[in-house]
Amino acid sequence: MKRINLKELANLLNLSTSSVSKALRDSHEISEETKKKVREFAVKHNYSPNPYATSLRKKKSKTIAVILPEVADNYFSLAINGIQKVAEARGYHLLIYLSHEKYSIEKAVLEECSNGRVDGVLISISSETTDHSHLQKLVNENIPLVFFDRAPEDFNASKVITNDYDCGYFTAMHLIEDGCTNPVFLSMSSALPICHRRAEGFKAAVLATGIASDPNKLVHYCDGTEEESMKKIQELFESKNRPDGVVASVERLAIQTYMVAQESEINIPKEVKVIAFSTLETAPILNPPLSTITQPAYDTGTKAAELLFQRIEKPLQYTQPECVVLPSIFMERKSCIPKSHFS
Amino acid sequence: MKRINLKELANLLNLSTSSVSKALRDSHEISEETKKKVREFAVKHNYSPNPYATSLRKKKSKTIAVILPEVADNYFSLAINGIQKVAEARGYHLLIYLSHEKYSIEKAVLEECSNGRVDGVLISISSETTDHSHLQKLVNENIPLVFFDRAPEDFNASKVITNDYDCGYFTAMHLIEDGCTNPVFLSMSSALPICHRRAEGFKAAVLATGIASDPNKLVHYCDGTEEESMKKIQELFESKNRPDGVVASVERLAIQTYMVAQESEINIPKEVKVIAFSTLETAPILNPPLSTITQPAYDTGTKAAELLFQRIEKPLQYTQPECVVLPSIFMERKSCIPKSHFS
DNA sequence: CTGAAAGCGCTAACAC
DNA sequence: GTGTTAGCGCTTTCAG
Repeated sequence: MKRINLKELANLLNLSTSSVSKALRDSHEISEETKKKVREFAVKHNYSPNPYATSLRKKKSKTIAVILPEVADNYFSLAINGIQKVAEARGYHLLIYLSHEKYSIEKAVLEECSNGRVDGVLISISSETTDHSHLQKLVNENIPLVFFDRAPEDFNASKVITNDYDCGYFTAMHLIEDGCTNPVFLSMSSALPICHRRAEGFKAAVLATGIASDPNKLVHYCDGTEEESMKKIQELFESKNRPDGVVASVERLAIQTYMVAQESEINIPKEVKVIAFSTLETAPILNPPLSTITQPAYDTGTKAAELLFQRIEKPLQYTQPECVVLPSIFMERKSCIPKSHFS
Repeated sequence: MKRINLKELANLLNLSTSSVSKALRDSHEISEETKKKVREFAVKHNYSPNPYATSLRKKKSKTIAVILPEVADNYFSLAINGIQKVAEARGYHLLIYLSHEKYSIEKAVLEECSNGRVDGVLISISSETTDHSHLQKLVNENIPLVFFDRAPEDFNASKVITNDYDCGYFTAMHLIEDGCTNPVFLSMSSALPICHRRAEGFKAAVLATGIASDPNKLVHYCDGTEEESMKKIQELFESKNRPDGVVASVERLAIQTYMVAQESEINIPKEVKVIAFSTLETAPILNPPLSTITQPAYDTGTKAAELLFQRIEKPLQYTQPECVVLPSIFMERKSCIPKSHFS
């Protein structure tokens, strides 16, 4: 069964292509009668316009790109859900790209986004990204760009983020109040702004209480492969001054911390208390239930998408970048209860 | 900064558009010298062809659609990863659509896929999908279609699935061997082929051992909203002949089973043993560690994508649909150990 | 080896 | 209220 196009449809109807085109888009120039006839005929012949011809003509693709470091993290799944909801409601299509935390891939993907393929870009930058020229290039091409969650510190574009510093501060305070004297922060990258801000908040809190023996050993970097990261945590847990509190900056590190603790038979929370930045759905049923700083992933996605569409659809109303901060919430569970509460 | 197009580029080079076009695509018709000149010039001016103009001309979009019920399930995240890897390697773009388990949405999305927007479709059908006319329509339009994981039983198209029946059979046998006398199967939909096959295998095993008091009460349907599903499981756990073994057919039901057990203070595995069809990364660190039938999600994604690209790129070699079965593997953990092993 | 011209399918000025 | 025409940016015969 071959697809019918506008010209063929017009011929069959004994009308011009432009009349049919207008009729299908409910133009006021066309009489109700012919509109009706055209619509019925189009449905009968299963006609729908070629989107790329339309895009070419209108210079609008009704498509946006979503660039993520990965999709395995629950956070990004939830964010995609939010983005997708907004996009679907507005009749936009979603092109998904994964940078796999690589700057080089991220850069290549952005090149692809600047040739008219998409009307806008939503991005959460890779952990390797420190240079921003590839992002600047997109902005120079006048393609709307909105960051969500992972945004560069010093880049002039709209973004939707969470209160990382405050939450980092909070986690340290909480661990200390629960009796920790040697808490550490597990970061996945010194370059990644979210980790950096969370770590800064954490450090500030620890230093404020004056319990730190060595301020340079508060933050540990678990970059590299999964295996390297696991090993790093393992070494930390086997070291002579093993931490009695751990803050995992991302979901993956939380899981790895639990894995290592289980293997090494280190009891959480008796020997090590844990708090994780995470949206893990299984947090309440882990062993023990994991205390989390739960980020508003879904809302971050919807908000970022809304900001983007606002810019795309009402470009004249856009004056300057907007920075929206959506707070995370602390969910206290057994992984960080104080000693006095042990049963 | 405005984007440059082919015509402008050609003018600047004092060449015709066709020569420049050919040069950029390394045609043998063009001399090495001019090719070099053109390429350098193109890079310098940051030229890249408008993909929609190319698509329109070539009637190829270098884009495929991936239609999923949801993205929150780990299985689909992993599958997307696999699909994305193959697509990226071949220079294809990925359009993602979520049906949210709704037949109506799935149908609408498929309409969108048959107007030239995509060169092929990968789909995992919704739990509501029983009618296949929308799928047939796509096939009639000659658009390559490959199912992964969730495929209709009786539809003539390529698919990549797992050994659901056998695994269902296995779970029942395993629970019974571990001492269960009243195992049940939690299905998310009677219509969904994967659940159906898993349930059929399960039932066959239970009936084979002759322990079933009421064969009609082996499978419980937890469809509807999250809350309804939770309530169903709760009622099951509070009923007078509470099951002593549960098989969760999908990730969500596994999590809910754990949630309910935790709330109701029902001990897993002492009071109820659990096995879940799931790719949950956190299975080993749940309380207790969850025994899983782990599906080859990533490989299913890559294989399905490969089948699709084979059809797209070598349509003449395609003779008939292929059905690939990738086996799942059983990961035994504490949620289903026999009584004799309790410590 | 290079260029002219047609046309992919559609929309939007502009005529009638 | 309907039709004619030009053209979005590119590729591809076909001529030279």
